[in-house]
Amino acid sequence: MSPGNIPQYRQLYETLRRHIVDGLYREGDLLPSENELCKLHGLTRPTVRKSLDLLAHEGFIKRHQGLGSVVHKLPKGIGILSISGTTTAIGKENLETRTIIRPGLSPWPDDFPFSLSDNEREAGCMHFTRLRLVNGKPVIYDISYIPNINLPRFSARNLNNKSLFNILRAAYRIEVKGGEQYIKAINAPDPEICRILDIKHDTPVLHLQRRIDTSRLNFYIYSILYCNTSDHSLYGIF
Amino acid sequence: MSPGNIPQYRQLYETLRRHIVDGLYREGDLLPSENELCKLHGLTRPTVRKSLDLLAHEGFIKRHQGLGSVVHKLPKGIGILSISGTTTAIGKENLETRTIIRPGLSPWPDDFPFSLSDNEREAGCMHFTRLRLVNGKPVIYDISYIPNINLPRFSARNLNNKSLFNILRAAYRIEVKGGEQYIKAINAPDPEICRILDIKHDTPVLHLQRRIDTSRLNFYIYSILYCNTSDHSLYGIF
DNA sequence: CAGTGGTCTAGACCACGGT
DNA sequence: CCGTGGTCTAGACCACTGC
Repeated sequence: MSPGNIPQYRQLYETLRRHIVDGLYREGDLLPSENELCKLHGLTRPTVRKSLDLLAHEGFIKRHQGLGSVVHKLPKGIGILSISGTTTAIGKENLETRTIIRPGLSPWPDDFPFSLSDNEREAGCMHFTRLRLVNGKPVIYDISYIPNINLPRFSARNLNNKSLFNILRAAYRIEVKGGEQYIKAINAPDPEICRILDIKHDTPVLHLQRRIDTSRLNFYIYSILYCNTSDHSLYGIF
Repeated sequence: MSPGNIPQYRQLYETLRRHIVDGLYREGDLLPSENELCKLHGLTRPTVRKSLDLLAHEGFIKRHQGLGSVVHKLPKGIGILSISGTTTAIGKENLETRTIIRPGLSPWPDDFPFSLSDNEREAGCMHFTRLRLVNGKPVIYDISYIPNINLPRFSARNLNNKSLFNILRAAYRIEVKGGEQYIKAINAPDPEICRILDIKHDTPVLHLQRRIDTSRLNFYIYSILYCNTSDHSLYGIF
């Protein structure tokens, strides 16, 4: 009975999500009722509800008892505060990713903002940086650190315009599950980063430190981001 | 059979949550298994799982198939990016709230960052501001706007050291359900805010624009925040 | 009132981790 | 191998919205 290992609630979620972002449902529209979705897709209500839970959790719909599931306005900022990488909002067309420093082995930085396990320390880390551009303008500089554990040939892979998360899933069957982040406002720290982001020395930027959970036990991805938010706010739901 | 209108999954969630923040379970500990929790509390597994979904969603636990529910390290920043007000992290002892501008009616600002419905425009808005201090130092300046719809005697209420959300629930039976936010880094905008946050003119601060959903249909709370993050990062999960 | 989402039960089978 | 969480079924009753 297994339809290819992807759970049914996930499939329904993807379908509805695509319909929303493609504009088939518009802001304020009602989704079909839960019972209708059950009949349409041959599922039971708990399964359908799980799909809707996901959509509501990510801000695509809002549910009202007695009324239905209302489609939410799509956000206008960069959806980096949620999961699924940066790509959620804005529309992929405008988003570009360039690798600045290609993946390579390096020691962990001395001032690393997260505490590391002994395993992680011993393994050393893969280090690489990427620049995200919106409409050709640099917006986010992303410095990534990945423990060098069981990732054969990782450094040979091309990260341009591909989601790091997709590579991890396809090549190593590692699913990203969420994470935690610390956010600050700072003045652009060093001349190198100012040059990369094309900003002046005293420009305020967002500074994010993230630890990203994966489906592999005790395997985390670390990321430090500098964001020029003068033209694009970051967007999140809570 | 109704135990006072609070759902059972919510009660179990609150219980487990309290046990975690009180230190009864510590970082890395395993929670009782789902089946054990069923027996302990006389619930079925879907109900227990809903409690654990909530805990996982808010970052208190992380679940691993085949292993169990692992208690997560408690965050060190200010948990303002999630729900439940600002109070989640840091420990209540250090957090203080002062009302700067008491609630009063005022017109909506001209440059309001969210689009307002006709209903909201006509109703006018309650406006007030609060300052959040950590260890006696100002950290967050919160400017709130609430549509003046069916909120009798709101301006008479004292907001000091009480959660706005608690007042809404207790006095008006309005539950806060989530929301969306736009985040930027800016230089402290005007002398008034610099004075209130006790910072210099060119200090970078976090700027948050939030629209908060409630259980009342088409009733939103709006909030603009300025955060001095030089000593305390904001913390969030995703 | 009918229809909606919110809560809950009592089972089932599967994939995965640790032993 | 056993116990864990992940998925799913087929029902039930309730609270709320709109008419």
